[in-house]
Amino acid sequence: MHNKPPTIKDIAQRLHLSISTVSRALRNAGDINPETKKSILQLADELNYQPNRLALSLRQNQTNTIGVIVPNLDYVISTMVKGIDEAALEAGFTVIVCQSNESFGREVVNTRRMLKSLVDGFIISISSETKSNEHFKVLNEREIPFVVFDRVIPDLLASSVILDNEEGGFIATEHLIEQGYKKIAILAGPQTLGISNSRLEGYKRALKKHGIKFDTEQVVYCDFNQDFAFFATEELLSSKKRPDAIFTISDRMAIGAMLAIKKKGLKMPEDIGLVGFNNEPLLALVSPSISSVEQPSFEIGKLAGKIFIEQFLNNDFSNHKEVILKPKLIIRESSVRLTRKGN
Amino acid sequence: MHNKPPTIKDIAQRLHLSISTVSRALRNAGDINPETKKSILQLADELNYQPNRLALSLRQNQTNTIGVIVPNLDYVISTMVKGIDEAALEAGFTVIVCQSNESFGREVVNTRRMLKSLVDGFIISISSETKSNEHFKVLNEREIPFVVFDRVIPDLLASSVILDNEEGGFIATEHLIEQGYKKIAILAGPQTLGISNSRLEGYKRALKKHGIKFDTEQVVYCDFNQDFAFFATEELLSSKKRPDAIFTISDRMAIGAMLAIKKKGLKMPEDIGLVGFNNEPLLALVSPSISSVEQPSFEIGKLAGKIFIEQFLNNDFSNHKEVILKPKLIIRESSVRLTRKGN
DNA sequence: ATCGTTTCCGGTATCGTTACCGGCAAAATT
DNA sequence: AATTTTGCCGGTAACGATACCGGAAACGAT
Repeated sequence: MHNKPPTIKDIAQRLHLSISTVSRALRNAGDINPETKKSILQLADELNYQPNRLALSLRQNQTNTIGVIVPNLDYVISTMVKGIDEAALEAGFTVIVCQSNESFGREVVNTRRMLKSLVDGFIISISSETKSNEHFKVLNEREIPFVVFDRVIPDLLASSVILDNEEGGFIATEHLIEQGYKKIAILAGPQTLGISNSRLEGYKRALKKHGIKFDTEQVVYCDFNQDFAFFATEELLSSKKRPDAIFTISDRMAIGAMLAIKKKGLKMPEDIGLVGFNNEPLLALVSPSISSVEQPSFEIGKLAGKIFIEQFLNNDFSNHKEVILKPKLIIRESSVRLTRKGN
Repeated sequence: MHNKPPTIKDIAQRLHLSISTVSRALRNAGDINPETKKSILQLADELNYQPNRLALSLRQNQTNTIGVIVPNLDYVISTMVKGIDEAALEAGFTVIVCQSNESFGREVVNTRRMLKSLVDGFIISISSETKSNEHFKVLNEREIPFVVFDRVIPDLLASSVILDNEEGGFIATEHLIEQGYKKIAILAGPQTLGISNSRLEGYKRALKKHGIKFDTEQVVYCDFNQDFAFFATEELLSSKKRPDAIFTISDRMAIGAMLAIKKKGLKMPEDIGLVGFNNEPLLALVSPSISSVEQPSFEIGKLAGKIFIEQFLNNDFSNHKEVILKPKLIIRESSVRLTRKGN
């Protein structure tokens, strides 16, 4: 029993051939006698030869590994990562995932760390803290390919795959309007984050389309966080202009809102309507079940992976694609008013 | 602007020194003039020199990377992975995570794939399909270190970090007994899986301690799956020996059971008690909130990581540790009977 | 003056692989 | 018959780093 995995050297020695010849045979490169080749392939198979990826990477300056940097691994993002995984697997790439924990510092550190000859490039969803794109400029300078997805940042020289967040905000809000809700509040997430603002824009557009005046008092900016949403909702519900529906731009926030609504003794959907965003499975289990905007997470991830690989293999760093996918509204109990009285 | 990251060669050339000298200086290896060393370190800093991990790995036959293979990335396991991550980060290791999707085939494929000189060893939680340990025997033969955690398999030459599942089954069941429930059923998970059987053993021990006769009709083996649990519960509830409490060995199953109970029009905890396993955050949000057995997931992961790294660095393949951590019962509404009538 | 001992440094092999070049026959062309 | 083309193969230098060996110079001790 030999302990070490076999190398082309071992094969070469046993067949009294040169290393070069063996290498050519295994790579299907030309200039080789069919019989020689056959014997080499046979022995390689017999020894269960596997090329050493490290040596390959060192030699070719290519690791066949993608660094994925995400702010966290919640339901949506981990589904997206599964999509990336699948695209990578199909193309023979390996994926390394790093969480920035929504921290700009860790995002920078992780990027640097992986850059130390570990990955060929990156697929990134930025943290909520990230405002500057300096650490990504370095990637452009060194011509390291990367694709951004889900959360993006303006003025970046890279391809991107995102959801049509504006549309998501729009369909959620319009649905509430169509159900007869009049005063619709929005828990709008951190103001620094692009996806927050887009969803807010969609909300505004829906109001405008249906002739409802936009009221800044119905907008609450708060962290993507159940507790924050809870307190924000409590405040909303005890204000003078108490809303009769709430659209939260994440499901976590919807849960927080639900708890505040229940604590206040209000009924959904009769007294107040609620729509979340992301369609986490949890929403179907609580009572009443909560409506939500679903995004094609897996597809977003898979597309990001495919685009990365395609551009990497073609050495194409200048042609940046921008893919925008459509969301879909999943309607549940929390937003469907039974037509009992009025309207 | 140079495009390529600097190497020791670059430093050597610019200082008119040999590669060896530069290498020694950077590694703090002896035999070097303090002034020479200083100038080397200074230039290295200036150029932002980072050693090439690939070259290092190839030379030293060590990648400083741990392959983590898990059946899925549910709440518990992803928390464990975070623990592994932390231990790895502290020791300067990188982690690559692969999901086997509960499939034996993918488990084997992933192991092989990563083995191609990508990782120094493995930290593994086996899939529910896995019965044979042949693919792990290969690791032993080639002296590749690995640690198993969470779900283990007998007769494996490796350290392990697991929960005291028997104890978990015991405290959940005893709690139900103490709350006055008499006929306690158990949804016991796949019969092939060790953790299922341990939790079942704990259930039996609790019954025995309190003088309740074990009844095989109150045991249902089913997949870790919400739908299976739903149907299994429906069947239990319409049987002659209808139980007045159910212990499910996972939270997903508890959710399935809850839905079946609600559909049947039964009340928790009055008509029927329910205790799950894992304490996913979800359980606090449903109504009634569901009691569950909590495991120290993060610690389990971190310990597994630490043990791996320790044994790897000490080249210690024969001393296998077995760590067993204790669970903790989290009591919520679903299992606390208000003392209204009787008992 | 001779012989060790340090101190400091360079040369070379090595890890496993591929890229490039060149060589030697046999076959094909003139 | 001489020359060019081919088919097939080997040698060598990289990729970036470390380990080992050995050498030159300076110094001290006998």
